[in-house]
Amino acid sequence: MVRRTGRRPGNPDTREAILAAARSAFAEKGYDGASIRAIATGAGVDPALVHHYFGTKDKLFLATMNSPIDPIDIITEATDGDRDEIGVRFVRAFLRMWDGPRGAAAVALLRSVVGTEWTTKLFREFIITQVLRRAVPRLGLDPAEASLRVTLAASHLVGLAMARYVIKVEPLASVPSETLVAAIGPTVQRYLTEDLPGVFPEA
Amino acid sequence: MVRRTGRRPGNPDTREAILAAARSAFAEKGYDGASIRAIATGAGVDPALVHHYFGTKDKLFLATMNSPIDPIDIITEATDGDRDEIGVRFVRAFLRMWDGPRGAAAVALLRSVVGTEWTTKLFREFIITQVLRRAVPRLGLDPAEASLRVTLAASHLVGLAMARYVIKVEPLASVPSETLVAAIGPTVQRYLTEDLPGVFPEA
DNA sequence: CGGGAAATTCATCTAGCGTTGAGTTCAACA
DNA sequence: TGTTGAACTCAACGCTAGATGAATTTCCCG
Repeated sequence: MVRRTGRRPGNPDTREAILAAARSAFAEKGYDGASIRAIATGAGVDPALVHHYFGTKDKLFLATMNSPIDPIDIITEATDGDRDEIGVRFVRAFLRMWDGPRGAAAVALLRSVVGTEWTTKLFREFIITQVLRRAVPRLGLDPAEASLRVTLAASHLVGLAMARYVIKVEPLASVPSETLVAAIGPTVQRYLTEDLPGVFPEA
Repeated sequence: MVRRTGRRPGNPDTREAILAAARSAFAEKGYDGASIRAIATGAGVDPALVHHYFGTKDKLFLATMNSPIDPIDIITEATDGDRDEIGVRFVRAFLRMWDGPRGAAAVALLRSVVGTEWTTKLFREFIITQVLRRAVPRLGLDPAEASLRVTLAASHLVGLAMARYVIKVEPLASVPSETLVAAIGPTVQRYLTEDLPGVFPEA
């Protein structure tokens, strides 16, 4: 007679399995749609164990989102180099993140962010503190213009991520990333550094 | 003793009240977050009445999304006129829709679309059949390029809507719409009609 | 006036959720 | 070897959700 209860022998990486299952569940279903029970099943584990490791569903979600999203990489990569190609480098680094292993977590983030109020607020503050306050000083822009310039560029990138990775509308979803770099790079460049007649009072 | 049950005298516009309550509930909370019970309370009505009128929550959501979203208006408005200002007119019409009375429904759409799989799929097909297949012929573009051009522009507009109306990140959320027209209009124009070196093989 | 149909509510069913606490097994250390 | 604590499961609680069917009231048409 096999006893199923109690400590499992061997593998101590159950925690990682739960995290992985949570990531893909959140990415597919969003925060509300992903249930702890389903995540536990996906990890081959009892639902209570999820709470044992992570406490609440909120904390599990935050743990899922924690490591993979650090836009500082993108920002530094894009701002290192000559100023005339910031746009292209920004788009390239952005796309590489979404196509990389952390992309699923980013999809989960975007999916969940929109669903409920507290995640939206969380994301807004994340954008402000992690993106705006970090990107603005590195760009050497007029402080009066910087925020609008950066949010213009960011809105474009968010829309790109939505269309390509969440909604998956063709042909945008399948086009090579370098094509998108060529198309969108100049736009981002314009938003960040070039003159925007009609937007800011002419200097 | 007042009997509360039975048919209400007078006003037969309860159905519209439910629809209105559903629209704002979906806009605020998203599909999952909005409960039929809350919608019913918001309309001053019993939850069962919602089912009496709309059957299931899915159908209520579809009914909510049905009438108010007809991008054909935006498309015709933008494509009527000289070809060099399509971009500006597109952005202007787009923003006017979001700021108008049907904007709440649009926010609801965007909020809910991303949350669950079936709404995402629904939205993708909506984009293809209602936007792409209608906008492409009116633009007089090379058919080989048209889809990518339109989805590029659409992704930008979706991102704008997300940033301004859903996430509400400043200063983008409060800036006058004409400022955004001036900033984004030229980009949309470029995506739709101008040369995109590196994107399409040079003609 | 009378009767059917629509509008509306009530009470209730079932299912799923997040969460909890008690209990069981294993591994490591003294 | 004995004890401690971490890993893990079981069973259950309390809650909320969407949905249903019967009952009640009103309107409208003949």
